[in-house]
Amino acid sequence: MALMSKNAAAPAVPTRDRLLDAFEELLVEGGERSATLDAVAAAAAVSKGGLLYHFASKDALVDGLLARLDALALEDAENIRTAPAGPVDYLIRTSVHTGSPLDRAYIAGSRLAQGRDPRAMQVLTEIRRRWLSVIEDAVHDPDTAQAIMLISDGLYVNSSLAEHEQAPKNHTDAAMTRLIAVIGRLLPS
Amino acid sequence: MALMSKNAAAPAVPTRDRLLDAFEELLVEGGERSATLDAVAAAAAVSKGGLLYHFASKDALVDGLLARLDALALEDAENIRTAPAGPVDYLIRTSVHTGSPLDRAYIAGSRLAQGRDPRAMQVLTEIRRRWLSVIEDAVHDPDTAQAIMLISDGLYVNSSLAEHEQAPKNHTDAAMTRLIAVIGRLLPS
DNA sequence: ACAACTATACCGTCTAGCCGGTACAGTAGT
DNA sequence: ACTACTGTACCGGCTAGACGGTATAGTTGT
Repeated sequence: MALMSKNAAAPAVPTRDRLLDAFEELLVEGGERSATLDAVAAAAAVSKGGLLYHFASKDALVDGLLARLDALALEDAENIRTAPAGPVDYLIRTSVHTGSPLDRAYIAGSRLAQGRDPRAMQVLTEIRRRWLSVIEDAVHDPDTAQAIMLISDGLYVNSSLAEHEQAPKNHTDAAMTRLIAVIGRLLPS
Repeated sequence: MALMSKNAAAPAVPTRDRLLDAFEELLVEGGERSATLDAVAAAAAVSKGGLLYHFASKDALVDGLLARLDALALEDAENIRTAPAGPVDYLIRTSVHTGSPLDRAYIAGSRLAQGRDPRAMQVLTEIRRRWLSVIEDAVHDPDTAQAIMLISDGLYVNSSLAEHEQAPKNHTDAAMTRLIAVIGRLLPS
């Protein structure tokens, strides 16, 4: 023994990450307004003092979330580039809410941007720029790439709006396949 | 005389509308969080008591805004249907921020939806449904109509994010014309 | 000894909503 | 013509609670 386990004190997921998870979750589920320090601490099962030990202020919490989002998005750009079914297929299919860490972080970031946080707006703009760049490389025509990015953005808002319904209907796998077929008509070859 | 005028008491724009304008403006410029009752009253140059005379609660204020949005969107659906340059052209060109009353009301509604207000989500969903229906009538293929709607949605978020820059670059008139040309490739004939 | 917390008590500010009061226009009875 | 009253459109002050943040004393595992 010695080196590991013990009780829950060598936690599967560190408190700092649990706090960011809770912050994200509250932003996604209840919007900017519900993501208060008290609520975040409670959702992470940590005292308010404990939260402020890890993040000295709400700004620091926002910075932490945006940093994690940026890192996840950087990984994702690589996934898009190297996707077996091609970048466009991958981008479109992951533009509906998948529940992936990036997905949740991205929506949380959007909430902050809607609250006009300039840091959040900047990070989201940069992420979009990277995605666009990957699609441009794959598609060659900038106008077409732009249109594909817009469809991806549209899927995001759309699934954000319809999330409460249990059968999103427009976002089934079959619907995505049909949509990708339509997009295929945009391409020259 | 007798029936009208008097002093400034027959105001150019009624206080009730000025309050809704102020609420909208604050939502658009500063997000849900900044649109407090105090701020709305101040922006409309009305006391808080005056605000609460017209709208008994914040919920009532939200209802008022959503009702106005719904009415504007109903008019707009007709404008799209009868647009000289065609529904698709009109929809795409008015999906960037034009500063029109509908434009501002729609963005304000989006902010409320992001705050997870179910009424706002329902109204926005319904508006989108109407737009989609018009495009479907114009385009005949539902999948293509869906893709066009997504591009329209994408333009909205996009210009929401880039609003602070003064030269949006992707939303110039020329860029819109190129985008519409790309969309033209989606259509059969 | 140290890091990683918990628990509790505050503080100043903001927020939603309530309430009493005011000004004034119109109406109705006498 | 005067009085009494009603309805509309506000003002400004108030309160209870939420919020971000500070502080501090104590606990627990390594």
